[in-house]
Amino acid sequence: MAIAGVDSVEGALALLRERGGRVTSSRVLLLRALFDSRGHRTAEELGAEVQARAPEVHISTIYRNLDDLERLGVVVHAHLGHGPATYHLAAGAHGHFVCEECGAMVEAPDEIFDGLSRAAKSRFAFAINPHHFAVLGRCKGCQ
Amino acid sequence: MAIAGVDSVEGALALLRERGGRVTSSRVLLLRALFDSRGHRTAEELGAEVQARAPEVHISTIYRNLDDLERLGVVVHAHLGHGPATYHLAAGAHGHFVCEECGAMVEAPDEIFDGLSRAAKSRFAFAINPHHFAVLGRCKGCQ
DNA sequence: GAAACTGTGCGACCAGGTCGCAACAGCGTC
DNA sequence: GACGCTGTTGCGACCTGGTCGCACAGTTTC
Repeated sequence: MAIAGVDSVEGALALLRERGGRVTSSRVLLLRALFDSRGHRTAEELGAEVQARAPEVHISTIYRNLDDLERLGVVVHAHLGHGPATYHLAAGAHGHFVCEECGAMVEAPDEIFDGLSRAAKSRFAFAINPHHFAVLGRCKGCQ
Repeated sequence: MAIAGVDSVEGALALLRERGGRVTSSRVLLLRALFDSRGHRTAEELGAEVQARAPEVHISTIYRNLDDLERLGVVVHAHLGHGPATYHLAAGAHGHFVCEECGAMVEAPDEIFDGLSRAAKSRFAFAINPHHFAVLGRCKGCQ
């Protein structure tokens, strides 16, 4: 978890420049896509959004930029199931409950993990980060 | 979660036969590998163990048999990180804490998730199954 | 505007896993 | 013990999600 809390395209670009990175059009478009709708999207989906405006941007560039942004602490990725990873802004990091039946996803506020966090700490000296992998289960409708 | 608690190669074979399946040598060898050392192993590792005794068994057969055994409730698979899935006996299902730094894994008894389970239930009517994806974090040594 | 260096498009490649198909092998029956 | 039904297997092709090396292009600095 690096510097969290970058909350605008401009902020992310400033951070990028500060670290010796360059502001390129593919990065600007990717950041706009990320800040535009603050949901969970796969690299493929973000790539499609970028390519709608700049078709020459290659999917491998998307992956590389997402990695860079993750290293800067601007975005994080999470695994919500067996498919591709999803990316979202690090500023609003949270846990995920995903229904194994229907795939429905619930965003879980951090404090719901407080008890588990304390138990893991005291019993195994383990500091959990509950954001990365979703917790599977059954949603209301599928039980 | 199907019929859990099959606790021997013979029990698994009986269940298999009962469901119209056949007892083949690749299945016997796979089950022996699974019951032999009750750890977490990838399909690749289990395949290697089976192939040590029967080199003609193809890795796709291992995948298919693992799927079948999972459907019967004999084994479950879990994702402990970004690599391949790991399989273990359903009878001893449990959660996992995995260190993002060094990869160390701690098996977590189910009751450590009780608080989270209750909170997810009351706030989102969501019934968690904490076995499938590991909870990431930092182990004692890596904090 | 040229030098210096970072980022990009592209295609090849990789890991992990799935699938279609023809041949094979369990298992019940005779 | 042979027969036949049908589930299972070996094999290779294929798929998805992602990474990498390379030559060229773009950004930033001076």
